[in-house]
Amino acid sequence: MNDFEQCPTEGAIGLLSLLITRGRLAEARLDGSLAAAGLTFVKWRALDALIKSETATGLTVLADKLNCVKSNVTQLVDKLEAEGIVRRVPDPGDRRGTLVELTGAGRGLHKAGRDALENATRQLFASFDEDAMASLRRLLILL
Amino acid sequence: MNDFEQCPTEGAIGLLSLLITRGRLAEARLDGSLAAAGLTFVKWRALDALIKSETATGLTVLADKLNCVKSNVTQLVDKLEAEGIVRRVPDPGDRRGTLVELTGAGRGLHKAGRDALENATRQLFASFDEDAMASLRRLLILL
DNA sequence: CATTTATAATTCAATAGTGTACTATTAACT
DNA sequence: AGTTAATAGTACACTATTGAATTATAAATG
Repeated sequence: MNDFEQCPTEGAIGLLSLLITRGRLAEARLDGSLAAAGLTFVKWRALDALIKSETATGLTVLADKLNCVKSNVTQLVDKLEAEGIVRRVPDPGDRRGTLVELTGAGRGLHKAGRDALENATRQLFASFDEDAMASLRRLLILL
Repeated sequence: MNDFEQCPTEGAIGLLSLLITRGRLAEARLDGSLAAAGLTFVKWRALDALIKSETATGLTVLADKLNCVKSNVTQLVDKLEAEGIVRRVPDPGDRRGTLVELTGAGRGLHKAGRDALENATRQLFASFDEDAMASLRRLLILL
């Protein structure tokens, strides 16, 4: 009995159901792979966004990149800051603004997290070839 | 600037990121379409599982069908029962057990919900043809 | 310049979901 | 039968996320 049979399988609603449950499953797996490092996938995505951004990043921009609301980022950054992973610095050009930057520890954790994620990802996509992954990406973007 | 560009786009991790965010997005849309009926997609899936099951359903079985933990179902059924959508009845064959069954109101709500969902689903899959939907289903099942 | 409008971030209350511990009951095994 | 192990459901504390209200600052406009 695989998970597929536990979902409504008929029609488009069943397909969305499958998408949603598979997304949750994937997130749970990734969270599991990051737990040893004290991270979650959401936290890691925040670090990843920070490391990839050319310029220092304000909280609103970060919320956009993480597809969540500002108040969520406020609390996420609270935690990351308490853990010494990021640092808040005032935006020199806008006294309302706060910029977030990685600490050295944060940079190390991002790297460790990426390694863990690459492992977990290989397992999740064990039965995918390059074509299947490209197809999945193309289809998801259509949504 | 579409959502795709807000996700890490590289490699397998990016693809999982895309899957997770698209799943969340889809759920939010479906929840929105059901809000007028006082439902969420999770609630509707519970009703759907109940309506489709041949025999009366215990909470543990329901938890399996909804891919969540038992305590979650306890609380979900608490709410549904308070709203008059389902009813708890003792399992005649096992004094530990509780079975859940739909009320008449619940049956009506399931139908109303399905109509709302079919609408929302059509919009979400606006740019999908039959082939694309079949491909997506086939790929998600591999995960 | 004064006033209105928009924006950055935070606080707080509410909701959904998880995991652990617990109670009651059933099944399994001497 | 008596003890042990497994199972059904619940209670409760904790986390993640959201949305509304609030404060401070910036931008736009009469």
